[in-house]
This record gives sequence, C-alpha cells and structure tokens, in this order.
Amino acid sequence: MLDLAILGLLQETPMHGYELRKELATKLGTIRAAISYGTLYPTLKRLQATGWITESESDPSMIPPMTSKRGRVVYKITAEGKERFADLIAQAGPETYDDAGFGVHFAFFSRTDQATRLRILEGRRRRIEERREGLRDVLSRAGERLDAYTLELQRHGLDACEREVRWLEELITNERSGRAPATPGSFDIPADPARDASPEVPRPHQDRP
Amino acid sequence: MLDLAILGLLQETPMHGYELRKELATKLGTIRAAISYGTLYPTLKRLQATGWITESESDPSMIPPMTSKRGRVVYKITAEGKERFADLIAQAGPETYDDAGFGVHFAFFSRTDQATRLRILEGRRRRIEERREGLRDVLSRAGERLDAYTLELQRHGLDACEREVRWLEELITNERSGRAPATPGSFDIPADPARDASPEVPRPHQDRP
DNA sequence: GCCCCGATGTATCGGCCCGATACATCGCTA
DNA sequence: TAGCGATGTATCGGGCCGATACATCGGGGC
Repeated sequence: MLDLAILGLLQETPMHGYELRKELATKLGTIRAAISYGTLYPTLKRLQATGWITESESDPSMIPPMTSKRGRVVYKITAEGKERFADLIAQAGPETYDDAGFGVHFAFFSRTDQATRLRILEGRRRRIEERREGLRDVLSRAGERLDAYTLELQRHGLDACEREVRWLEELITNERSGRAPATPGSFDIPADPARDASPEVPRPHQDRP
Repeated sequence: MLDLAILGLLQETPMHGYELRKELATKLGTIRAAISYGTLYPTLKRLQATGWITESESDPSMIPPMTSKRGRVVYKITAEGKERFADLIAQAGPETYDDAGFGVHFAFFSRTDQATRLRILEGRRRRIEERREGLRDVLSRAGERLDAYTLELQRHGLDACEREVRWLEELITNERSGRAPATPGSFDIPADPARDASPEVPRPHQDRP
C-alpha cells in the first residue's frame, strides 16, 4: 500500500525522505496520521533494491544544504517503477477496499482511468454497506447485551457508515455521468496531467524559488 | 491496547479464544474489523505468562464438544489481571486518543469512573480538533497544489472531523451533567456496575444458563 | 449409511508498520 | 555563544495482520 503512495508521489517529482513524508501526510492526512520513518526508510530501500526507484545523490535544489558528509538522498522513480505504479493502481484486491487501501487509491484517482475508479468506488461502497449491516444487526438484536456506552459507539459508527455510503453514491453518480468530483464550492479539475502513465511526458515540475 | 480489551471482556465472563474474537468484533466493530488470530493467540500467551489470566481446561459449558485431544482452552482473569485492567483503564497516554485506543477505552466506559471518562473525551476532542485544523489549512491554502480528487478526500475527512467533535461535545456535556450517554431513542443506563475499580466487589456475574 | 461442507476451534509464520531512539546540520534568537 | 526548533537519515524491538495448516462437530444431500 505504501509502495503505491511513494511511487505515486515520486511520479510527480523526485524527493528525499523527509519531504516525501510531509507530502504523504498532507495527501493522505485523512487516512493515516503520518508515515513513520521506521516504515519509510526500509520501504525506500526495498523499492530501490527491487529497481522501482533510484537514488540520485546531491540534487540541484541543494542551494545551501548539508555542507559535508551524508547529504540528503533524493529518490526518483524508474521506468520499471512507473510500470509497477500502473499495475498497482489498476488492480483491485480485497485490501483495496479497507480504509487505508481505499484512501491511497482514491488519492491517485486523477491518474486512474474511469473504469477502475468506478470499480473501486463500488467495491468500497459494498464493503461499507456490509459493515453497516453488521452494525444494524448488533444494534437491533443486542438491546440488553451491551451497555449504553458501547451502544453509543455503535450508533456513531453506524452514522459514519451511512454518511460514507451517501458520499460514495454521489461520487459514483458523478463518475458515471463523466463529471469531475465537483462538490458545491469546488473548483474545476485542472485537466488531467499525464493522461496515462505514459513515459517521457516532459512535465516541467517547478522547484520553488 | 489489545490487553485492555481482552482483560475487559474476561472480566465479564471466562471465554475461549474463538468466542473472545467474536465478542471483540461486536464490541469494537466500529474500531477494528476483527482481531486476527495471529494477534490473539500470542497475546493470550503473553497475558498468561505475565499472570494476568489463567487457562482453565474443560469448562462446564462443554456440553458436547471435542471428545478427544486438545479441547478448547478457556481463559479467565486473575486478581492481578483485574488490577492491571484498572490501571490501564485509568491512565491515559497519547495512544489513548488515536482511533483504536479511544475506541477501546470508550467501549469500557461503563467500568470507568466519571473523571477519567471526562479526561479521555476531552483528550480525544483535542486530538480531533488538531486533525481538523490541519485539514482546514490544507484545504484553504492548497487550492491549486492538489487535484480535485485529493481535495474531495480532504473535504470528506474534514466533515467527519467536525461531526466527531460535535458528537464528543454532546457526550462531554452529558457527562458533566451526570447523565448517561442518552441520545434520543436510547434506553436507560443499567445502574453503574462496580462503581470504581474497587477490589473485591462481589459482583455476581451471571453465566448464561 | 456415507460424504462433503461450513462453523467451530487452536496455532504458527512472514511481513508490514509503528514508536522510540540516536545522531548530525542549519538558521534563528536570546 | 549557546540553545532550540526544523530539517534530515537511519535502526531496533515489538504489535498486529493475512495466509496457512490442522482438527472436530453438526447437518444436508444422495
């Protein structure tokens, strides 16, 4: 799951670990609090060992940093990495529909084709509906078995489920009608950058001045 | 965190692993899907090794089960285990306020004294408020940096945060006024069993007949 | 009478991920 | 000039998960 997120971010621009963590935190802020370094660095090593990413010492944006030993390590995605990302983004297993998995997939929906988007949204909806039914069963037939606080917890959970199902339904409707995820107050979608995971689109990613 | 949940359930009645997992699933259904056996059994072993629970082979409710080798193992809580539970339920660290930790603590609020309940609810509220502020920042100042789908994800997350804060505020108000967690349509709280975690309250926990 | 299947039940293993910790540099302020 | 907070890289122990294996029990189909 983390592989997907890292590959996705590095597809936009090369980065070092610290930066990657921050981007991850804002992009997936709702899903996971902040990825731990104890997870990030080993994962980066693994991705590098497999060949999905490469390590390019001493980047151009290194205006004043680290005068000496152990400068920051900048990672960039490889061609194989891009292929891998395309695979991961397209295929949907059971783990695609749990909270973390769905969040990561959704965060990269602008790089996902519409059929896959629809498939994932519907799978997620089904998952949440099942959870909702489970909670309804507990709440209806378990009147006296559980104490008031536990019941309150279930009620709050059920409410969240119903809310998410409605949200998903709205998204699915929009998706089917070909519209962008436009909630009232949203702005235009900025015209899909890099239509598919095509190699060699010369996107001029700006470094901040 | 799991320790707390297991100790709490075994405080109500002795159980074997399978049953424990099911109870865990219904009681914490909103929090974690279902605890894995790969977690449960090692944890039970650890709790037993520490002395917080004991294993009592061949229970009375064993009407027709397992004629031969490896009958089901029934676990029951020890006096030390009850002490440990009281400690865990009363103290609140940072992990008490994340999703999983809060859920488990909340599920055992009927065994928690009011001061602690209030402390935990307020800590949780603070945590969620921080998350909410983070999301608001991202949404306000990151207009063009993120694509429409990512923004939609943040918006949905922000909505969930605001909703949970309101929920917590309601609970806190109720708590302060000494009322049970009575949402409209809720029933009476069954008269606080075991007022505080006092030792040796001879609570006649019924086994179901 | 027989067999298979799903629920019940216990248990282990590899692997992901986290929190704590350590270490080092840079820019700012007191 | 000393400390402090942000930036940065890295490891370690441990919690928890999914997959897997194995065994028994009750019931339904044939």
